[in-house]
Amino acid sequence: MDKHYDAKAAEAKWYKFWEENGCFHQDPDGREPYSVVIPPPNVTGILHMGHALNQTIQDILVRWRRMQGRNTLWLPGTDHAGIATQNVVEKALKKEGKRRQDLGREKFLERVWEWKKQYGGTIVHQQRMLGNSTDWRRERFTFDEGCSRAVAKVFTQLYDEGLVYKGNYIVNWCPRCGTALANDEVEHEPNHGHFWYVRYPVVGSLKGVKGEPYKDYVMVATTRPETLPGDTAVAVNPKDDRYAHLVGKTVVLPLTGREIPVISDDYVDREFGTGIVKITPAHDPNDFLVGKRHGLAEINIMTDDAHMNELAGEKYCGMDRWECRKAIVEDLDAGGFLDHIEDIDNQVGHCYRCHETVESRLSKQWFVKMKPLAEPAIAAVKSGEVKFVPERWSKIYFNWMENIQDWCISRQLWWGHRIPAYTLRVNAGIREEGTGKREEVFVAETAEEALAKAKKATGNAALTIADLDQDPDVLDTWFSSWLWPFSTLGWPEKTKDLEYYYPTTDLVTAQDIIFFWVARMMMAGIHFMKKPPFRNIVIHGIVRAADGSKMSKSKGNSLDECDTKVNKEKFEIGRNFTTKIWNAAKFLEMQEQALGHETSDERRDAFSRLMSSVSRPEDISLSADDRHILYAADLACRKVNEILEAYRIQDGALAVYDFFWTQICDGYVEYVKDSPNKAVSVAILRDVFWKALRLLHPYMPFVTEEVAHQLGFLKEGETIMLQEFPKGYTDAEKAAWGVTEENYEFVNAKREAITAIRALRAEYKVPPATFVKVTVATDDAKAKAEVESLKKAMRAESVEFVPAGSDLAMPSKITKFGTVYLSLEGLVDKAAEAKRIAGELAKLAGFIKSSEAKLANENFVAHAPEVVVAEARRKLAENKEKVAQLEKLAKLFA
RNA sequence: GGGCUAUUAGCUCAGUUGGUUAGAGCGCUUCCUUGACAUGGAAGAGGUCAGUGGUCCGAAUCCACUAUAGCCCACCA
Repeated sequence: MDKHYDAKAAEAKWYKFWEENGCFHQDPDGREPYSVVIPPPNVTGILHMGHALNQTIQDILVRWRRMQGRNTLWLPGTDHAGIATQNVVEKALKKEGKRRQDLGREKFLERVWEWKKQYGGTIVHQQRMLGNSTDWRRERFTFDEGCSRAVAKVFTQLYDEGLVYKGNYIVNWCPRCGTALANDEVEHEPNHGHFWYVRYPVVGSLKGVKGEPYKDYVMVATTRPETLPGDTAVAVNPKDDRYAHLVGKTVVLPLTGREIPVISDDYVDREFGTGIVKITPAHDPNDFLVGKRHGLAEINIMTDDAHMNELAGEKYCGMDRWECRKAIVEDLDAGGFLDHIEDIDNQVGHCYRCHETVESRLSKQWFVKMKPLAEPAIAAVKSGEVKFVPERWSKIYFNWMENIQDWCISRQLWWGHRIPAYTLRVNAGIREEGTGKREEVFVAETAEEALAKAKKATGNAALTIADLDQDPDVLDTWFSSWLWPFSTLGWPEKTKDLEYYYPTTDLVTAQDIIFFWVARMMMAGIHFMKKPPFRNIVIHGIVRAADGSKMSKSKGNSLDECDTKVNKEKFEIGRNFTTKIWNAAKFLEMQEQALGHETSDERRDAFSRLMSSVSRPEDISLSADDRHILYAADLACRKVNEILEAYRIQDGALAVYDFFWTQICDGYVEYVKDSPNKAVSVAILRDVFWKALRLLHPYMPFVTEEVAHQLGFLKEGETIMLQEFPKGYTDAEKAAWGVTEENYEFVNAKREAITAIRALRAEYKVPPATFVKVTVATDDAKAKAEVESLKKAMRAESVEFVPAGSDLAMPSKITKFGTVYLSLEGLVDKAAEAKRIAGELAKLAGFIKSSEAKLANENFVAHAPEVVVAEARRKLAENKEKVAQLEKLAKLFA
């Protein structure tokens, strides 16, 4: 073996080997499939801790299932990420002094594809560095041809089913990105704002003297005075007696002179503000609904980039919204309309991408009706067909699904799936701009099909594609992501992959995209495939910044700095463990060389040669320690499988770690050094080592592969990836070898005795070089047989045995093995020791008292399980014995 | 406002249906280098399991309330 492990070289070498030899790729066959689709990261992205956590969990599950013999598919890919990608390219253009409009749609898209070709591979490359065993031959992109076909079909089908519609709606509008945002793309943040109290004069009232300009007015409070020119009413609560007399009257909208009605609506909260609200239907979602109920006009006073338009009035037209706010406040004040200003803390929505303040704005958008899709998706989780792990996340899922809102799916971007909806050109004579004549929309998967529909609808056979205008908008990125589990397997074609791997088995993701992604995939899967897209939804934590807050790009805390602190520690644990594995492997190799096992066949087969013919424990000379490690290996295999079945990834890691470090290295390797039967022990060490390597492989793929080859467990061309995941020994084997729990416990007890003597040596400050006289009180013949190993491990000059229950005046510790005594040899500071013993006695007295009370309680004896009662009795007796010995010692030191 | 979750050693966290004197890693203290491994080994200190009450023979674990923190949803003009 090499002296040191070269991680860099091994990682590069083995990843290349795995990928080139198709180790990640399998084709449908007769076995049980195990399939997982990766949550596609943004193609613009770089790998962060969240990805690493998410993908590591998946890799562990996938490698484990693959070794178990399942036909495994882990499907990778990236997301085209509409806004994010477009932003990146637009920024690059800006450096050249250009805007996307300068290039035009087609040229701009070419630029984006070029960018994707050049830089989009970054994250894919990083995923390889992680060691992901994803099937790169099936890599997909949410904007590739197949996904686009799936998107067009889905949109068309939903439209035909009446589940997609176009509507006037108030949307969250990001003025910087120039697009509508879905509700969940808006982040609400606390804001220190103002409440401007504004007087709206009642029509007919007289203008008064200075300081009290109008005799009669209503006072409204607003946080957004710039929307005032868009007001079309003021509203009060119908139950509000204070203002009942005003309902039906008309007030003057300040600065405009326009007259607007006073209406009453339940939406108004009597307690909040003045109890009177200005209604601006085109610029507030609630006002929009109120306006609909009362048939109010919707006056949109802003442009796409949040400047005021001509409807805002000549003076304000062209102003930026904040500028306009200032101007309007000044004008209100000057006109005597501003009563006073109050500070207020409220919440303001920001774009999740660029962090610009979101504006509510009236526009025409495409929507998906979600309720009909949500119902079966709720049922699938309720019935247990799909399970959340941990289960509690289902509550959050239900909560959202049951209150679901229609999904705004159109985005005013260029980079994305173009909406497959077409209208006839003005010059085709069908639509007349500005006439209000109903637009006829033709939705179809392709332009040709749309044309056919148009011909049929108009009866005009002479129409050509050139007469069609495609909707300029694109679809929300999630509109392709929600099809991911089946679009990536070939849908809408009926492929073998789709038939075999769908529904996928596990979906592993963080809690923050349960709504964005998981819930929508459930809906799409059930609707289009008639089956939910996965059986288990495994939710893991999100990686948080040091202060516990969620990491996000806009907060600027997503990069390494925050992570390094936590991670450095974890990284060190991993690195130290790797070294430990490497050194243990070197030890094994040395032992084998000492035995003269030179060829790898000799080494590999030593264990089976030794053990295979054994049918009774008497046929083979295994020591208690040999049998102990075989039992521990068996236990570890069973435990790890069981733990992973329950998705307890971290616990699995601890179990393997403990098996390797504590059981193999600290325990068995120490024994093997002085084993009386080296040939046997080294063969056993090799076998448990091989089991440990395979148990470790899902967690540490590279080092286990490298060690497996350097130690000759595998021949050239083989890989640990495709070896069987260890299940433990068979019952027949354990019976034949005498591998029992009883023996396991015996060796544990022996080690406990050794630890006890070491502790006594430390307590009495016996120098390491000094050999001591040790006495063990036990009647166990097996214990006596272990005297040689005890002598060495305890650094004992001699080990003597006395009958159990013997009462010697020496420092002692009680163990399951028997009471161990350390001979003093006059090494002790009597006064200090007497003090220590007194403290010890006080502690024990407390325990004995409470134990006695417990055992005196009839209910405890009657109701507690027998083992618990027996254990309590044993502990009490043990501690009483300890007290007796300490008292004896106390006299000795007195 | 509605919902969810957390609070255990200096730090990061386990603790699987309630049952030995509550664990791990890091950090800390003491000691040990001709040893496969100092990226190591041995021993040790450190916790009234956020608080209060309740159920039970028995509570870190179940229930109620309180405090603190975090997340999600909805939002007040």
